[in-house]
Amino acid sequence: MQSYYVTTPIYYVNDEPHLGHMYTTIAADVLARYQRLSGKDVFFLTGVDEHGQKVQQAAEKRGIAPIELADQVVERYQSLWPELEISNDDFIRTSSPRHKAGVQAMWRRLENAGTIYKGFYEDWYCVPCEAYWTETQLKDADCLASDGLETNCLESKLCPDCKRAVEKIQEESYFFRLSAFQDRLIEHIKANPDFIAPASRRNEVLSFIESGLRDLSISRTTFSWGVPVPGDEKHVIYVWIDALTNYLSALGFPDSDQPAHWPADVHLIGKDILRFHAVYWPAMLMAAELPLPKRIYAHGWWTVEGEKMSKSRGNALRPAELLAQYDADVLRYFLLREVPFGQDGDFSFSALKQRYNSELANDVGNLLNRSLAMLNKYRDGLLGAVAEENEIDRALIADAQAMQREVADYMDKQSFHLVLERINAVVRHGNRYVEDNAPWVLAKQGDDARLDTVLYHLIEMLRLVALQLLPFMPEKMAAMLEQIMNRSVTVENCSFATDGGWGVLAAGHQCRKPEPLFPRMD
RNA sequence: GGCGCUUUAGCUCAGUUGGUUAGAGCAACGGAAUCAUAAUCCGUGUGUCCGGGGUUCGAGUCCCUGAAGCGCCA
Repeated sequence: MQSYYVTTPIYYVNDEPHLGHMYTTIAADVLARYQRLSGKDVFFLTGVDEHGQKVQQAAEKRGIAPIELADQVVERYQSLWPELEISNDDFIRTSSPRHKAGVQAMWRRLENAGTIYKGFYEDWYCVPCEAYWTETQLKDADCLASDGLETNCLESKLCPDCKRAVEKIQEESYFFRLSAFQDRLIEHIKANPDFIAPASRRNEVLSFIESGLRDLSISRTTFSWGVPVPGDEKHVIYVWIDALTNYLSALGFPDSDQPAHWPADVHLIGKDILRFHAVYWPAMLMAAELPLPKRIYAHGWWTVEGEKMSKSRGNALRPAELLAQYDADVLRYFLLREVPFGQDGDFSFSALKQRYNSELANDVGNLLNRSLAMLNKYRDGLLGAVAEENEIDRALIADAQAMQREVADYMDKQSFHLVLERINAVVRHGNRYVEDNAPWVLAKQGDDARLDTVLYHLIEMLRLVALQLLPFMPEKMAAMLEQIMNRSVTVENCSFATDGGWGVLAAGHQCRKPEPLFPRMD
């Protein structure tokens, strides 16, 4: 069976789950569910990043151990995912023994490959961002001083990114010879156009690498909450070496030298962590002589009602509040439909309502409802035999089948909004088909043969639509399929191979009475 | 400051290697129909394709230049 491995980033436990985390995880879930339906051996991984100075300090502030803090936040993620119907196959915690073993094994591999050396590190460090800044970087960045005067970040000693205080650090450190991989990285990215998506991010990464890579400081001695360097335990392994290795440690690395499912088919990430995934991670893997992931996809950010989400504004959407108001399925649909994956987007309640009413309630929901209503009204819910297919019928079938193929292509490219747009086009075709055939006229005329044919095509088309939408809206589409199939439908008992063909429903099949799937929102 | 991207209908955007009357969805307006969650279907756009210059028989599509917005890097 063909493997399919999809990951989300591991989310940092210093942060509560918010819309951004939901978004990435839902996208990964849709891919995982789609590939399972396609018959692939799917492994879908998410998890949490627990280490680092920021977590250690936050825990100290509250007078608890870092692991206690982590436990609390991990719980928030682990309880949220089922509510959003996230079907991850594993959940990796960086504090777990299996992960630490993986990280230390990775370290040794890098060491054995001669890509690690000990040196001396002096730089400015921003604790909240876990970012290191050079003097030049600080000097060139504008920071507003507390008296309101313009100044640079070196003078004000502020982080150019978050504008919070940076501290000067000077420490013994191990370094990774990132610079040695510059040419190979460029070569790989150029030889594999799909490696980094979207294309704009690929260009950014290329120009970043081409501008010259510095060796990377990969150990710290200033805090202890992390994975110790093997053989030199006063050093803690840099959080990104630690975090990135989760994609392998969850697969059992290093116990299995060639972990099943590796390489990943796609790492979904936010655009903020592109460099770590598209530069550091591939370089590490090259050094460790492991295959590179096939694809890294950096998606965009959400604003809320046109405003940037931030803690200070207090406008971050709380998952619990959203779920109290909307079905998980509706949120999943909206997030992936509203904005092309890779671009920034705006979450607004009016846009959500509009999409819902027009695409889910009026188009799909009502088409299902009117089709089943007619089937029940005219034929007691029984599907009849297809008499003779005409041009109009064949066009509908062809469209549904083309839709299946095109959805597969779009899925391979993570073009979720195009997938949904394409499915919606078939739904519109279905509504047009109803008008063109006017089943109520056929019923009045007593043209049973034609009426049966029309209703059959409608129901069969709806079944294929529901199947394609199943990864996006698992509960709603299971309910839709149950109305059509008249039996309980779960993701486990469906597949494109057995259910994806036209004509699976037999004459004489009994459908249920319609129940509104997507009631209109006021 | 360097590199790159974007600028097309009221809104969000498609527009392949330059080629006949520039498209979609939503919104708006008019009509049809009544199976349906008053949902659906049909019809309706004289758009300076950001401005200016150029290449070409021909440019939204290529080149130069200007403006605005954005991203990455320094």
